[in-house]
Parts: sequence; C-alpha cells; structure tokens
Amino acid sequence: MYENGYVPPILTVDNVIFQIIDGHLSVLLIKRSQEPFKGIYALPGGYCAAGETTRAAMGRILETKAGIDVTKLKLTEQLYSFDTVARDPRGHAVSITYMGLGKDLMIHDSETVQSPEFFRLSDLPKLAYDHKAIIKYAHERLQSKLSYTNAVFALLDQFFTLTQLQTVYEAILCRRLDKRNFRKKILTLDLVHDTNERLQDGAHRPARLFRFNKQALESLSRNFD
Amino acid sequence: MYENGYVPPILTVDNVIFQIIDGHLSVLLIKRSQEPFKGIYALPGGYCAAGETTRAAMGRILETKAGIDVTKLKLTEQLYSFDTVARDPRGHAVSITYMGLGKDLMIHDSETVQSPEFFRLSDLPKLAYDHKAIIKYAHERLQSKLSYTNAVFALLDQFFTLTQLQTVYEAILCRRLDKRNFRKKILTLDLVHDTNERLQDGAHRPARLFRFNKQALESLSRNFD
DNA sequence: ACAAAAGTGTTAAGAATACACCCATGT
DNA sequence: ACATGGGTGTATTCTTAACACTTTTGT
Repeated sequence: MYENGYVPPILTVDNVIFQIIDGHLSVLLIKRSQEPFKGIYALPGGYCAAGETTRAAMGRILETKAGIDVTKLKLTEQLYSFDTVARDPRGHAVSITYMGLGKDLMIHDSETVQSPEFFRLSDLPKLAYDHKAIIKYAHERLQSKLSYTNAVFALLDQFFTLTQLQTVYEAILCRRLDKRNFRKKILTLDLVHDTNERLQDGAHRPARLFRFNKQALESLSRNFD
Repeated sequence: MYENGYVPPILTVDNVIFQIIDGHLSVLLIKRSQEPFKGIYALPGGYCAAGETTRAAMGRILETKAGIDVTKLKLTEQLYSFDTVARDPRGHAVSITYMGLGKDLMIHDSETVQSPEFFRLSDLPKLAYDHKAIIKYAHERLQSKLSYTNAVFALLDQFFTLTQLQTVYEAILCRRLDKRNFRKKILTLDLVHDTNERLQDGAHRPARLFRFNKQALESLSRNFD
C-alpha cells in the first residue's frame, strides 16, 4: 500500500469528555457492543483513517457512537498517545487521547449510539482496556490546567455565581476551598467580572452573576492554587 | 490489509534531543538527504511501523540517522502528536514527537547517519516542515518541567557544582538568576546533597560537588521558580 | 422568626525578591 | 598582590492560610 512495504500501525482516538453534573465531575462512557470487552464500559473511541485528522476523528466518533454534539464542547485538548502493542487483540495500535470539556452536554439518541452515559468520577464502573488509567491521567491534567489557565470557563455557563465557580473548582480538585480566600483569589486573578445581574434561586439572598473575561484558553499570570 | 478496508495514516516519530553545550541549550538536527526539504535541516525522525512501539522507533531513528546512543539519554518524554494532513507531500501523516535529554551526548559516525549536528537554540538554521514550532513547544515544555520536577538531573553529570546547576537553569529559562536566592531555593527543595568532594578547576576557590538525590523524574513538593 | 445561601476583612506565617561583600585558590 | 569564581545573610514585599459573623431573601 505504501512505498517499501511500509505498514503503519492501527491508529485510534479515545476521548475523555468531562462535564460537571450536580456538582460532580463526570465522564462520558459507552458500553461496548462488540468483543473485545463486549458489555464493558469504555471511553468512546474508534479508528482514525488516512486523510482524517485525529481531531476530526474525535468529532465523528463522539457524534456517531456517543450522540454528543461536539460544537457544545467549549474546550478540547490532546492528552497523550499510548502504544498498545500486544494489548489490543486487534494487533499493534497507537491510540491518541483527547480531553473535551463542556456544560450541559446532552446525549442524542440514534441508531449508531452505543449506550452512552455520564458517570461520576467517584463512581466509575469496570472499564475496558486501561481506560481507568487514561481517565486518571485526564483528571490530573485537568487539575493542573485549572491552576495555571482559565480553563474552568469551559465547564460553566456564560453567567454564573462565585459559589457555582467554587463548586467546580472543588469538584475537580477534590477538596474544599475557603470561600473568602477563593473569592479574593479569583477576583485578583482578573478571571471574571461582575455583571450587574443577580440570580435568585431559593429562600436566600440573591447571588451576583459573573462572566469570564475570556472564553478562550489562556495562561494566568499567576497560579490559582 | 486491515478489516473493512481500513487504511491507517502514516505514522512518524520526530525527536527533539536537547543537551547543554558550553552553557547553551542545544538541539540535535540532521540535514535531510532526500526530498522533500532536501538539504534543509530537520529534527531526526522517521516512520513507525506496525509492531514497533513509538519509543522503539525513537531509539532506532536516533541510532541510525543521528548516531546517538539512546542509552545515554537520561530522560525521554512524549511531547505531542501532530496531524500533518496536506503538509507532508507523502500524504496524510500523524507525527508523534518525543523529547530526550542527556549530557555529553556524542554523535557516532556511520553510513546511515545524515549529517547530525547540535545547534544552539539561539542560533538555529532554517528548518524543514514546522520543526521550528515543534522545537519551541519542546523548549516551553522543558521550561515548565524544570519548575515543578527534578528534570534538570538529566542535563548534568552525576557530580556538579551549584554554579553548573544554575547555568543549566539559566540556559533553559533564558534569564539570569540571583546566586544567593538560587542556592537557598535549591537547598530547601531537597533536590541535591553535598558530597564532600571539591572541584578545583582554575585560579579560584574550589567548588563543592553535589549529587542529585534522585536520578529519576519526580515532582517537586514546591515549585522551583 | 427562622432557614438558607450570599457576602465580607484581618491577622499571622511563609515565600519571593533585592542586594554586596569576604573566601580560597593559581599565577 | 591580584584576578577569578565560590560562597554567604538580612530586610522587604507579596502570597497564602486560617478564621466567624452579618446580609438578604422566601416561607
């Protein structure tokens, strides 16, 4: 096929899609319909063929296998490439993994969809391949991105309260933060600005609504943490 | 070749090999002997075939095309994977890039070697493909690794003076550091320990020789910078 | 009036920065 | 004696961390 009898490895793309659901960091999984690992949950992934970029493959796979509208992902980032010699029964494969972040990601049912579902990171089912390790890696990357970039914006609506923002940080960092110190830090980072709107959602004082100054990934001048 | 007529993209591995030469961060380049970019300098790279891990391909390519003994690399790290649709004249390719660090890396001449040479980062020749951008990316990664890991060990001998250590930091961070603050910081980081040896190399007070506490990559408890 | 979440300031400890002189050696 | 790089301490500023009460609303 290629010159000199060169045969490339199989190339696959696996995707770690995160969103916050009810204040918990959650990841998108599908249930495998075929061997290997039939009936076991796995990250949505698939082949990447010649002529298709890995990012395009990511989008196609998410749309067809998981029913996710990729235009709703506010941030995507390549994580790592794994060699899978002698692990994947289909032979030598290289898998490129991507992370995607969004807010209110909906799963659209279709014929090609393979039982997609979001699971809390704290409550994952048994996973195929080494996908558990890949999710752990993605989570660590997300944690560190949070501390030196404005990446949180991708997990929130355009308008949000500082409490909602803090909840997202806490869900990802897996620890409680001090409310006063958190607000002080966020405001000095120049990450957000006050809109003069309020959110009234219960029997308590209404909360100020904020917006992000940027809706694109940037490095922060100082660390958050 | 594969089931369902699946044709994978070409997979290549490109390598950014750094070492410090005369106090300057330097990168390994080869001169391309064939089109495309014949006669132009490039990162040493090549095909990765089915059955060969990308790391194995890295080693093979460095040995054959650049005459580098890969066992002398004290640290290797995968950087990123680039899609090269419509950029590489050979068709759609995916390139996985690795960074390698060492000290006193020698180039061994052989028949297969393609004019390998180390160039100072501050004085690079014209480069093929987007290899300039890849080197920039690697340099940034190295800078940030330096601040939160013990990665410097890979660029120094086992025994070294604090001035040599500082010189390496300065070469990579591209800025001068305060000698007293640097030493204070390094010692509190618990990165190195004093051997009771001295290095006498000129008409001045002999310098204490230090060793790293660990010769494997670790995260630091606090940031260096 | 009570419940529930929003909002707000001060103090203490630790980390980062700025800065200048003496020391040990070879020639 | 002098030239060369090695080695050392303090004061200031900034950052982080710890900590509890008042405000605004709905019921």
